[in-house]
Amino acid sequence: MRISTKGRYALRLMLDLALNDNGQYIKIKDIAARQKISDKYLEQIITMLSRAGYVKSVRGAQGGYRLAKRPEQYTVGMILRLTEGSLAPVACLEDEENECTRADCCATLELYKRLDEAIKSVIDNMTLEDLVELQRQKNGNDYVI
Amino acid sequence: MRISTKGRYALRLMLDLALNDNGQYIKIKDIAARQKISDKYLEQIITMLSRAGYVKSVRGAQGGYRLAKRPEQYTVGMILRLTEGSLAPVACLEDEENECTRADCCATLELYKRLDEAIKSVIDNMTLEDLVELQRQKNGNDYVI
DNA sequence: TTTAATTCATATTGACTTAGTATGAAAAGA
DNA sequence: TCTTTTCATACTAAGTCAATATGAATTAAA
Repeated sequence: MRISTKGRYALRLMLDLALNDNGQYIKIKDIAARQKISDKYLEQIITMLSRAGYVKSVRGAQGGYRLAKRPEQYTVGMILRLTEGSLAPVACLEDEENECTRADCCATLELYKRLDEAIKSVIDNMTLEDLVELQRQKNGNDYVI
Repeated sequence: MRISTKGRYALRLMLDLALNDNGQYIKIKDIAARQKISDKYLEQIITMLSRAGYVKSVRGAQGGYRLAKRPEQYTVGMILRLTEGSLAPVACLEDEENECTRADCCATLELYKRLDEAIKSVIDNMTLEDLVELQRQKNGNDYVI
């Protein structure tokens, strides 16, 4: 039941882009330095976000990334699902093709449904803007101490 | 964010013991046959439950297992934590020794705390007895179709 | 027009986890 | 004594995680 580094780094990355947004494009190297995360690993992660249209990119010198939308337009769920894949606690809740033949008589499925709803209600009701506000309350714009 | 087979099988195992409790000790082989799970794998899992005192065992011919307590005395959380380990979505919420140095300034920690609470509120408020009742509503005492 | 900086693309790796199998000892009833 | 069962431990193949590594494509600046 862990969220992997991919999802956690993606959230920090998006949060970093939001906090440091000044109209310029931001280099992955700078984010990696601020967040103390391998820049090559962050590249892979931001590629996912870029392909999904969550960030805009410009190549070459003075290139970089910036958010494609305003922070309140991203839910945490969007970012986590993109990078982590489904967050459902069991595969049979993920989609129809994983549906279990025992679904009709499976008592534990009810438990997993409740878990799934509980998780969704958290991640789909929190936005990147909420994280930005929490961060500002804690430390101003500096993400790292 | 998946619950592994260990935790899921443990729940089905305990549910099977609860549904088939007739005062006798139940063989792991019978449970494995009903649940269509490898009996050797189930042995490993029930060993955990046994060591924790969740089930009582008797060795030798006519031996087997039975619940140590009444179904309403086990929460789903107890069973899952024992077999899966911590269900916290990030390690830094697990215990003090995993606490992160960035905790004071980490906005995402707030998200993970909310997720953790949401998960706990489901698994710590559902008992084995609740699963038994759900199962009876669905299919009578037969766990497998 | 060259050079440096940057994103984009893909392959590789070592450590770890998952989901079991395999082997056999210990205990207890028939 | 023989069979059945739990108990204990070792092993394994496949997959996942968390990166590294290598280099091509693109763009701004010198």
